[in-house]
Amino acid sequence: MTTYRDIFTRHGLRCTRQRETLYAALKVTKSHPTAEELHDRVRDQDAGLSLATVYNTLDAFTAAGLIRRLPSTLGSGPCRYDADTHEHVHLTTPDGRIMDVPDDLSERFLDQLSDELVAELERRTGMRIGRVSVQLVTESR
Amino acid sequence: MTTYRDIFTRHGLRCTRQRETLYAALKVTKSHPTAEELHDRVRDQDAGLSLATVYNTLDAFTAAGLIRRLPSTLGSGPCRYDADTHEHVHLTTPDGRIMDVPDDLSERFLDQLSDELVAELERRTGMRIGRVSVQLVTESR
DNA sequence: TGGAGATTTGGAATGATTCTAAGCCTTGGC
DNA sequence: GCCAAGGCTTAGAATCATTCCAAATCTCCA
Repeated sequence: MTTYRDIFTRHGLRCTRQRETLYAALKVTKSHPTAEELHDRVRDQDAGLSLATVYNTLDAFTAAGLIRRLPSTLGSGPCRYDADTHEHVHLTTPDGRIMDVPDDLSERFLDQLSDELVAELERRTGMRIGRVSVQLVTESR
Repeated sequence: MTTYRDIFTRHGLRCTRQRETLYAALKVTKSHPTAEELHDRVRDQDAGLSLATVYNTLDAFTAAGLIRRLPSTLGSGPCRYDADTHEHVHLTTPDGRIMDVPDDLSERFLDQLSDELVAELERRTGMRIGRVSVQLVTESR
């Protein structure tokens, strides 16, 4: 079996108690928490874990490609973090929350986008496109 | 012909010198400026126009649907503004800039997305989807 | 086991945005 | 055209999220 230590090592990250705690906490949730929310959620397990460490750690994870940072959809407000790095579609709410689109729909949605068109875009723009980010922006009803 | 005054009125906004200046400045650029950049660009035309007014005005325009607010793609950093509200695809750079995908490609890209699938998503999630936001995330090469 | 260097920490600092309260301007009614 | 009512603008203060700092601690490899 693969331990968190293994995962961290493979991504060039040292294994610390704080990192294990935070990664585990992010892995189990589907809510795309903010740094503060995550800080709150690990408080009972490790009361000394500082908010600065939460930020440092999430930055390190993001840089290593272990997690994804989701900018606030509102423009202001805290960003959110997602331990699920496989390409998937997000649903964004008017109050700034971010939800996952069910996997089957997400996949069907992304499958529609032709690789050929992406390739043409790369040719025309001269830039390499790493991924296509899709959000379904919901409105109150 | 349609004046800015007409446009503002139709959107329920009063017409002021500052609003005309800012809307005109945003209309002519393709660079998706930040509030500060916009403030700089209008300084020669109206030196007294305050940064607070830039923020207030951009908020009012955004709320009225006259322009679009683009959250920083980096997660931290200032957001950007776009006077072009028609659905189009953005190309985002690693340094936080946002570029438009050429219109023909943008259109071809969005045409691929089936309305049917969006409708199914609305049914399943119970939320109304206002628009589909697509960014092509580029990587340095 | 030792030590180089990465990580953690609280607090200070920064950057972007929002708030506040006072004065000014726009608008609609006369 | 003139006047209120209320929206808009403004500088500066306040807030919020994030980053920086420097000292103490921990991790990992030899």
